[in-house]
Amino acid sequence: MKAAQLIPTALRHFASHGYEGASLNDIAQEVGIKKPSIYAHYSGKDDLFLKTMAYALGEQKKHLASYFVETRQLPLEISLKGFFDWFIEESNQNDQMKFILRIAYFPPVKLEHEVTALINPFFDSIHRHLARLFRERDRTEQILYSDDYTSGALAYLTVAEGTMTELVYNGIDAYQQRLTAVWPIFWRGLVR
Amino acid sequence: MKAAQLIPTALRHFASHGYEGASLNDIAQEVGIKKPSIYAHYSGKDDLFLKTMAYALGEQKKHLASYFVETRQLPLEISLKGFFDWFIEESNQNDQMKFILRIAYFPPVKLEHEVTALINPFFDSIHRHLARLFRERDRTEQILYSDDYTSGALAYLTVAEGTMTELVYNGIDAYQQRLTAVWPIFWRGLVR
DNA sequence: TATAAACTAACGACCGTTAGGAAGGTGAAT
DNA sequence: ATTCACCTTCCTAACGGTCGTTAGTTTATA
Repeated sequence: MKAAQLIPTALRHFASHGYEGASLNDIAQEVGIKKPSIYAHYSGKDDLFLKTMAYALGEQKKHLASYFVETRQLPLEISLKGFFDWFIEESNQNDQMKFILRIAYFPPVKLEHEVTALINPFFDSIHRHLARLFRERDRTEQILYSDDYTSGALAYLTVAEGTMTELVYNGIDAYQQRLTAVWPIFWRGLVR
Repeated sequence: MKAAQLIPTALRHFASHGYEGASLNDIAQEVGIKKPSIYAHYSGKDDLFLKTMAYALGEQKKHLASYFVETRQLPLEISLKGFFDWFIEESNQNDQMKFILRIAYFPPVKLEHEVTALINPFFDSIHRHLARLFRERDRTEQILYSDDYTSGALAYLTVAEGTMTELVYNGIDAYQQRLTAVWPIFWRGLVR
């Protein structure tokens, strides 16, 4: 039963070649089966892609949540800044994030509706969790300049996306360079 | 001579379908010629793609420069913030930026080297211009918190990329929402 | 008349997909 | 305990279609 490897393998192929560029033949070959055998488990390329997306979003959601639960009692700054360092270490998750960013920005045209129907709730959920984090921490730490936690969380998301895209494609060095540049400015702007 | 339309048309197709997803047949058809006629002007798909990239980078470079020359005597804040609004109005340039962002983050695997060889100098050049802008304005306005103009420029670039990617894919509303959220924080962190 | 720019026809390769069958396991009926 | 039907998972073979590309030829331009 090689089917278990099918989704993680497809994920890597979709992440680096895109929907159109990924080949069912290559995916099957890497798993160790023949191309038509994929159809015993999925009804077609679209199905495999959408199931892969659902898997990636679910895993990533759990993964992100685990970090913010871990750092629940740390100061907000440590928690937010530490997330970037933590993300580097979990580099096995990079393929998942690369896949997600790629299909979020450049979904296959024919599956645009299905993709955004899953992607938007995903980012909205992260946004809401972050906003809640900002609000709860500010109640105890009282360090934030503004009480518009929704905007603060969205700004953090923008910075995180910008730097993480850099990691995903340009590697750790460019990522850390950006982070060193942007974080002190962002944090100064966020606190009183 | 339909060849003049070839590059702008190819640009739109590459931007929305990616290298692998774009079809020479579709591109030729939209221009009004047959697929093999492309080979009278370009040696193949790779050639068309790389020439399209060179064109897009050159145009975008001129386009960005024109804005910062226009706003040379305005205060730094107006100049930096106004850039985002200006970028919306020039929405005909969106395809170019979408193309550039797409191939910067997710280049076709087989052309990775050629792409980064053109993309990196492009972003480096923008980064240098921004850093120079920061330095020159700070000499007269003296409002920046830090004199690390390189980092300031890189942080601005990160924010700009993050929000512009949002514009390019999720539309003006999401873009302006992000901008409203992130700009006040970013600017507070940047000035004394 | 020479050159550029278009055409038609066709190539081989790969694409996603389907048909049909072999091998192996499961579970119920005999 | 054995047989039988059934289902899952894989296979080979092949389909129609599209891909990028080439050869050879005609048309238009200068």
